[in-house]
Amino acid sequence: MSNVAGLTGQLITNAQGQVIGTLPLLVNPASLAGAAAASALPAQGLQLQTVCPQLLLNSQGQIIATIGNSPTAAAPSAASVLPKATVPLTLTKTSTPVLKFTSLTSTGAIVCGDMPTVGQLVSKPQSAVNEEEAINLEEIREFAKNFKIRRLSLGLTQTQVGQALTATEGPAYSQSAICRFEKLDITPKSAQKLKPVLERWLAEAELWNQKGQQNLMEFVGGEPSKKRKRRTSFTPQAIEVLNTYFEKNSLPTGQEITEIAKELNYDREVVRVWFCNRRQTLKNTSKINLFQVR
DNA sequence: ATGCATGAGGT
DNA sequence: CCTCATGCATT
Repeated sequence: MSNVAGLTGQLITNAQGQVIGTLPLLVNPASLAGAAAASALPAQGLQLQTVCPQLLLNSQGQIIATIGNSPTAAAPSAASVLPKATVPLTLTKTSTPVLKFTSLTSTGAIVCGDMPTVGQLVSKPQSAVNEEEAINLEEIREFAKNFKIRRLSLGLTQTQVGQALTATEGPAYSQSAICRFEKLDITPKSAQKLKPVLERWLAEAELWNQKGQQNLMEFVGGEPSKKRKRRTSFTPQAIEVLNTYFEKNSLPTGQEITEIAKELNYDREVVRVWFCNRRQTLKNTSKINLFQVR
């Protein structure tokens, strides 16, 4: 397992430890933002934009176009890319301390009333977790970690990966999905489904990066798409009330939802969805992630 | 990074 | 109506 590849490139992180950029493996003189990245970086608020040799990005980090092997191929040095000298990098497999979480939620003490409580939502419905699952989870956790590192080493943002994934064949995923996968803010099931996709894509991306560059990352402006309802923004007061209700009962009846909506003066449907999302969020952030230090 | 929305599949 | 997987839009 852990077939990590040594990777170079330095990660730039902010105070929260979040990666906000990377230093290119090789400075690309041709890139516009490249110059900025080369300079010192004392400030913590600076927002660098690492540019992938093959891609032209706009200020939002979105792919505007790809520098293909077109005739007027500029930037002769762009092809340099990483001198496969990746060897020197420590690939300490720092195998994680194997966190066992066997009966993490063996709370069999829940007295079943009729309304599921928050505690019940979080706990396992039945049988304990078996070894197999635990192993799988660890594997995914490792991959997620690696994926992020390798993605950054390629100088790609979550958005770019999402666009590429959408542009190329195979399952398409958005920036949100990439983000959630990296954070494992999803169910184990989703993670297992995503892993192969990302694994495959990443391998290809690294290959393209290594060799010249194929403009397989084609993507023509997305279509208009339907009009989506504007996102409701609850007031802090409303959120407070909703949370209070949720703590009491996370699964209110239609009648109750109607009343709550009336009280807060919000669309009934909006309130219903709020509860749905609240329940879902609670679940997603309590499985794989539960034993993760965040 | 995350909040709300959507839609598919189930009861 | 619910859960789930996802994504658009916003913070």
